[in-house]
Amino acid sequence: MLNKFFSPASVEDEIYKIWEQSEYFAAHPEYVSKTPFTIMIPPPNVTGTLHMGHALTMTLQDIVVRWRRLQGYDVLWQPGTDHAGISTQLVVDRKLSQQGIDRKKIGRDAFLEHVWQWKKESGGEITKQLRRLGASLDWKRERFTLDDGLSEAVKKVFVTLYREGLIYQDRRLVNWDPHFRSAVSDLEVENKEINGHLWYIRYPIEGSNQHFITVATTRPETMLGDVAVAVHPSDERYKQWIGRYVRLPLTERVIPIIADEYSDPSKGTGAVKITPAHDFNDFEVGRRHNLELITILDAEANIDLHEIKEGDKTVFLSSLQGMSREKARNAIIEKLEQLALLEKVETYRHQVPHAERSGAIIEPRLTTQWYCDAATLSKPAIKAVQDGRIQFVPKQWENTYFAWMKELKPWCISRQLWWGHQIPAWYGPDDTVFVCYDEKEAEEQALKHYGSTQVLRRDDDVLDTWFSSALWPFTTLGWPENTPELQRYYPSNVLITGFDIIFFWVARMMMMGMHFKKDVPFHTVYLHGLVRDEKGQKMSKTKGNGIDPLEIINEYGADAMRFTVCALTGPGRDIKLGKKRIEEYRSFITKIWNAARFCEMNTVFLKEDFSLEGIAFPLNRWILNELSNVILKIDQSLEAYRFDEYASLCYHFTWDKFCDWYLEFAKIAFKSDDVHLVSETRSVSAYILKNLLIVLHPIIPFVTEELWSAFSFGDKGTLMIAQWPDFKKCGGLDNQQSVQEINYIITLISQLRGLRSEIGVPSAKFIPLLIKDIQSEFFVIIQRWSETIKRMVKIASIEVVQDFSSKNSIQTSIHGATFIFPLENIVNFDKEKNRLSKELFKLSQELERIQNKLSNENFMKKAKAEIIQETRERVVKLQSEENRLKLALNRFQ
RNA sequence: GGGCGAUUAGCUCAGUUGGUAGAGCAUCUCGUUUACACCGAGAGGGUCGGCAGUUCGAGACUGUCAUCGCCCACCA
Repeated sequence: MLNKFFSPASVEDEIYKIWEQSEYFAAHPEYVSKTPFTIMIPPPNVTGTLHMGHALTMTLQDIVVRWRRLQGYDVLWQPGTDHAGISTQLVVDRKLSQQGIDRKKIGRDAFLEHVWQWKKESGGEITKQLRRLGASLDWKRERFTLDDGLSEAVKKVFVTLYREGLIYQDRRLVNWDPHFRSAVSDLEVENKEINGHLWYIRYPIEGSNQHFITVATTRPETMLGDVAVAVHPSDERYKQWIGRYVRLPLTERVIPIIADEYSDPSKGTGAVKITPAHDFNDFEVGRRHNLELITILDAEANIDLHEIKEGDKTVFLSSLQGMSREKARNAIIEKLEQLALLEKVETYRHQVPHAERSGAIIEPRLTTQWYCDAATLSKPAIKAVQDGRIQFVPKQWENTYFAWMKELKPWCISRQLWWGHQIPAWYGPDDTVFVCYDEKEAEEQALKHYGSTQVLRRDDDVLDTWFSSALWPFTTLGWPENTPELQRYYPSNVLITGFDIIFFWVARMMMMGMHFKKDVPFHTVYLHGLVRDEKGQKMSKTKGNGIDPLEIINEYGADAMRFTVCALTGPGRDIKLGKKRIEEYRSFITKIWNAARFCEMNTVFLKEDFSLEGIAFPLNRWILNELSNVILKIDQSLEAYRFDEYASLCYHFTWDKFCDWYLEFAKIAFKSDDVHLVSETRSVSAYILKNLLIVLHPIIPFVTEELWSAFSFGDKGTLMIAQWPDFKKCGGLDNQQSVQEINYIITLISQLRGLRSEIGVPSAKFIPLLIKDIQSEFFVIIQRWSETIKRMVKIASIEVVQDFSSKNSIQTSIHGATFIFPLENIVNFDKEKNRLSKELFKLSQELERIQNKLSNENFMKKAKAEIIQETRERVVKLQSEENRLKLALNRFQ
């Protein structure tokens, strides 16, 4: 006997264990007759813990995966985690410093040992949590981006691209994170608008005592690295000074006034200081004018004067050595004020680049880094989308993708970190670089190059985490080996992920896939939105408005959470999630549970020889038809990645059709003396329940599995190996007559219920009347279960109002059966009169509108014939309705 | 500055070739002697953001404006 309530906490873990141990999630490349279906998981950070974003993306993937598996595909959904360079290094670094261990002191190798140790102890957290969610991943194939195989592949890709000229070193400005002392890519920079100041500083003109050029800047400390002042060539204010020099305040340096179109006369003072080593635009100006590059900040963004010539230094300048950016700024402003070189200060709101991970203000920094020629790699990836070989869902993301891809700048792939794939490059004594698979090969090349054995130094840097992620779709399948898995499961069918990593990950997988596999990594990219709180705000730790999925799973069960996020996942839309929504959908889980309990109580079971042939009773034929319908629609929705539709179809079929109508009728049927009716209804109930559990399984796997085993539907096997129903074979669809009959009854009873409610009289009063007046013709439609109809009408309790011509009663005819209700028993006169007048008014308006339409020549000429026909029929219907209302109203006058 | 999206019932949102405005929740009314109060039946509530256009007919198509959100780029 099933318990009164489903308690997820007590069964979910157990069920998952059975699934996993029985290897139902495993892919089988050896099953050659099965069609493969592949989804690549976005590997979560190994440091990560499950958040709502994971819960969403993994639920959607699991739905697709389970659905396809039930359909008989050989499904590969391979789990894995990402080494997440910066995040992991940060986590372990923090942990070590708590123990008083300094990363720099213990050195690279010892530190990496600590990280691996940490990974061994804590790295499995996220994968445990994915199990809680019910994700049906093929755990035996779990991968990690730093696995040996994957690391070899990364090396191969790096060396190959280097030799093709698509990876190279360059010395230029990069976005520098002073906190991690590492370069970061453009994508890892986040511009934040902050309140700052605009300082107007006077630069005295060389050889003149009274003239200045005033420059405006938000970053006065960078003036130490100024090498010019630029004005627009046609700016009348400054034309006379072009070619002259200014004395850079606080230093002894003299710098030229140059003409460059970069200067915008409308901004600031129209004269702009040029600091090529600390500003991207200035760098370009500097390059055009062959200007010196003077770096004045060190890796931690403290003042570092060693690039300033001794002769240029002042006492004040020397005092700044080692100061932080912020302190130096204040000191400089103070000094300028003393020297009366500060003309004015304005408050100024402007965008300041911040490092996404550390939050530190980005400092453009001149360094040598490794770059990947993303622009070249992007071309085949762009074409793949243009040709439709890769499709974005929703389609609008293609625009975003194109816009970004067509303006790709070189991708900075080196990071000054320790945790990650170390770059396979070695340097000779004169810094000649040898990019090779291993040290041995590098030594051989060096020997060739130098003619003698040299001591080589390996590049310290590691690769951007996203570099290895970009290779995920083929490296996890064994590339560069041509494994059976690679042949069978590449390209994958669909990628499901959040739009926030479309550039970081999706686009780069496409570039690398096209380059190394000469084929798309996936055919479809489904991008879902962000999970927000119920007010629509981004969930964040600092705001404390986050919802912890594990808490939700513990409290409501994984199924309730899965169903909720699925139901709320509209196309191209963020999700607003609150506990209330989850409670709403939890009641759906309870509803199914109770429906199953009802079936159990009525000893519903599927006979071994059960066949859909010869199902006789309209009720059963009707529900079979509805089942076929809903399965067809579910398939269509899932094919189109309309997760909200899928959830909604499940919800309404289960609740409205199966519970509210079918099972209510079945109650009557079960009590019938007609043994055929009883036994057929038992079988069909079981059949519907069984198939319902299958179609619900992808979205709510735990509760369906629990019920499946309670009913022994799988003959002791689990739901995991069930067969997804084919809508064509579920009965129904050709049973149009039965369907019409039942739909008629449903409509009728709905009306009856409506009237009963309207006039506010308890149903008990009417039952005797109804039973007395029911006549045989009503049963003609449903005579096969005429014995039960009385009870069925008992549910309905009351009759539809159709004839108001008698003064003292309401008469209703249904196929000749007349029902008479004494008026004073059932009608509140005032209320009824109001209702009728209101209804009549609405109806007349509607009628007038439609009649006008029919008298419109253009409409009659141009509208489709069927539309005109429909309109005519509607007029007739409305007219008769109007008459009825008029008559009814009459009696209240 | 460039791009994308949104605007439909009190709230959250569906509405796929243009043809009678929908769901869930909330509110109110009525209803429980055998699945389920995490229940059942109903009711009220919308000039589909504004304006203009195309059309016999627009929530849907076009233009424009407004408000909100996101992304990209830049700013001395």
